[in-house]
Amino acid sequence: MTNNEIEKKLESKNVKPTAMRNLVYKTLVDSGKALSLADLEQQFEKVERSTIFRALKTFEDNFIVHTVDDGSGSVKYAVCDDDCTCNIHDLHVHFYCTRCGRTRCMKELPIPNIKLPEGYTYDNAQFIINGVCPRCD
Amino acid sequence: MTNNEIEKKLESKNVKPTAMRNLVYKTLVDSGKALSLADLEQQFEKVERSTIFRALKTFEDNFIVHTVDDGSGSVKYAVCDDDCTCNIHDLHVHFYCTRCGRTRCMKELPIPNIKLPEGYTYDNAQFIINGVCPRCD
DNA sequence: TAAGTTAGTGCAACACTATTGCATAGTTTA
DNA sequence: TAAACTATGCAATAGTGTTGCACTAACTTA
Ligand SMILES: [Mn+2]
Ligand SMILES: [Mn+2]
Ligand SMILES: [Zn+2]
Ligand SMILES: [Zn+2]
Repeated sequence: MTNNEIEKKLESKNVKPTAMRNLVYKTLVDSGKALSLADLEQQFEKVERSTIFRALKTFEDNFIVHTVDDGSGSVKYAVCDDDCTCNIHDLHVHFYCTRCGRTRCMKELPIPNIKLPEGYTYDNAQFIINGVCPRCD
Repeated sequence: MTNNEIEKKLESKNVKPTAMRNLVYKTLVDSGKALSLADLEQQFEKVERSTIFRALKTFEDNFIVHTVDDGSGSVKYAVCDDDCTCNIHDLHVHFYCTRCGRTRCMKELPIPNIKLPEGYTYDNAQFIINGVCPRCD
């Protein structure tokens, strides 16, 4: 993804593209998987944790990334689809490989609709499957 | 649940019932919901965090409790059914109320079976639904 | 353009969760 | 009883997430 494309993308979501934000976004896209704050921090040594953190929060608030809590102990971030508004219709299964620790969006697997008992309302959901990925099998 | 019943229960799972363990187990059962380490710690002031922690780990290892990572920031623990071996067949949906913070086992809602793409194996899963519970509605 | 205002970044500190080493107390076994 | 094991308490530690504050870059507007 070119820097230009990234800037367009962020602008289209009303986020001002800064050097840091572009870098964080590009890293997420290029990795093709969900990354934690610590993962990102490592990838570029010289950048402040809090800056990355705030970039991610901004992205999250503007439907640029969504979070995945895969039970590994740290929240991970993955890029949203273009048209994502992070509501029920955009929810999908996430796969956490217990061998390599990779977490992947299974966008082809929407979260199945569950009929809750009377009185419960449904805002959001996380469906994490733990297992071994093809790479590690 | 009487102390005697608790002791029988723990023994049936090959865990020696000690005063602390009985207390932790009883508290979990009586609460009727999933509790975090911090929740438990508060409920009985004078007990060491690490002792509770180790009791919970022992319970988990012996299929007496299972964990729920509801995204609240702390792992919660809930009592297993008698015949639970914490495998795929025992998995159920958990409901996290974003108002009161209560996490409940929805044992009546088994985790739906998902057909993963070729090459993925399935060991375990967590399906958390966030919303508002009847109490808070 | 210069001054004023806003937004982003870096640094440091902090809260909280989870976890462990080690000493001690308690229990079981030979 | 003495030896061996198990559980507990205490203290320390690592890791994650989060925030206050000062500084700088960017933008606005007179
Ligand atoms: Mn995803
Ligand atoms: Mn449960
Ligand atoms: Zn893998
Ligand atoms: Zn509630």
